[in-house]
Amino acid sequence: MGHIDLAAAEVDTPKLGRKRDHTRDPEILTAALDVLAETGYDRMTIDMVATRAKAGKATLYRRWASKAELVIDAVACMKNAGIDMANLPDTGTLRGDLVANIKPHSIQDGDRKIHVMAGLMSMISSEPGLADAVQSAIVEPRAKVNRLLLQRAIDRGEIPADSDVEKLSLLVASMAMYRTMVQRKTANREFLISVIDELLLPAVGLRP
Amino acid sequence: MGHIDLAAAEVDTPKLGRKRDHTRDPEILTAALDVLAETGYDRMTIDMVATRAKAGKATLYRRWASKAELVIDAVACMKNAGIDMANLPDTGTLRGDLVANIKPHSIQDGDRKIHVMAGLMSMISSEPGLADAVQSAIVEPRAKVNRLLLQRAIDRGEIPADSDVEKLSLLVASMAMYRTMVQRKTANREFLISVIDELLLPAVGLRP
DNA sequence: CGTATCCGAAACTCAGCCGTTTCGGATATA
DNA sequence: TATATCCGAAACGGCTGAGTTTCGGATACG
Repeated sequence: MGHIDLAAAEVDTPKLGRKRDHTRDPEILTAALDVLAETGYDRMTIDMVATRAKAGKATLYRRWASKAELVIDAVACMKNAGIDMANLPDTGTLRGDLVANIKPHSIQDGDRKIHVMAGLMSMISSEPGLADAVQSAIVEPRAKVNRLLLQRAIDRGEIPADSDVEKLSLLVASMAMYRTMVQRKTANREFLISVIDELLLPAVGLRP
Repeated sequence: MGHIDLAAAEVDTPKLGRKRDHTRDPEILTAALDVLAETGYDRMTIDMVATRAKAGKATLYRRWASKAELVIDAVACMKNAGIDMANLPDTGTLRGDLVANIKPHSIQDGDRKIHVMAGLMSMISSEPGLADAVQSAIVEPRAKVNRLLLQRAIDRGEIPADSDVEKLSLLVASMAMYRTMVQRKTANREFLISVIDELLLPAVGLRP
């Protein structure tokens, strides 16, 4: 038994020769997300991802045990991609903060995340780890920003203290998702601002 | 050419023997929607539908040319299932109308439609006829009700005439879809009412 | 510079599902 | 009742895609 374990350990950590090149893992994961967003989980093939990443299919299977694990890993690596929690806008008003947070990069990142989610929709209930990955990498980061901006507005007395922060923080995301998935239109800057001005701000008692 | 067309016509309308039994078509379409909502389009198989409908797979292919056509037909037949446009509530207030419209049957129907849409998400962009079927059978009927109730409120001077009826009519549907698909919670009566009271009514200047 | 390991390409196995066909039994029509 | 057609069950063919293996060439480590 000891012999077998030792041999396996040696296979896992080879001492000689070329080491595995992990520098291109991000490219592979990005390619996986692209294909996922474009074609959906079930119609996405490993060959598509390999081809787009200019890699061999065997290379992918040397790194990930299955298609599902590759996708879960790809989703997880979106976690801190499009949002820099460090320097959020602080304009002094809720509207100012929300609008300042709508940058081209932010719009593009949100659109990508929605399309990835759409591609995972059918799969998300059958694959257990996937729901968690989506929640912590796609949903939560976005909600966290809005919660923070709303809480600031409460702290400075701009909006009522009993505002339903949780529901309000999901309002823009919900409308953007519906517009993208159902209406098949882009959730562009002017749409997002209109949601803020016509729905979110009135809901907390601020008439723009 | 005429001979061929005539022969084909005769095949389509046989004169003798047993006639095709179409009484069980609704059961088959309902079974298709059930499987669709539970497993999604790509993982749904014709055998699943046939088994659930207690029919043979061949029977399904005698009626629909392909899996895609079966699904499109099933979606299309949801059109006037859960909504009776004839006798909508008319309580005299916007809130009264909206709340009165939330009946157990209506909640269940909405939940089912959201799950069907989730099952079609990945497919909806590649299959051309599907987007139209979803739009006219699932999305539009719901939106139409809300548009009507909002328009009534405008006509009686309860809410501003320049209210964005279009955006407001999609608010509840958007929040319900997000809650069901992303948060994986049920859009039950109390959730729907809280969306109305905390978001929709304040947005039109009505504080409940 | 030698060599162990990695890489990409391609061929391969295997399972699952679409769509077709066959067949014995049931059933509505004449 | 006689028969043409339908029905459900089951087997079949063909294709697609997951996952594996092989192989020549490239490459980093000693």
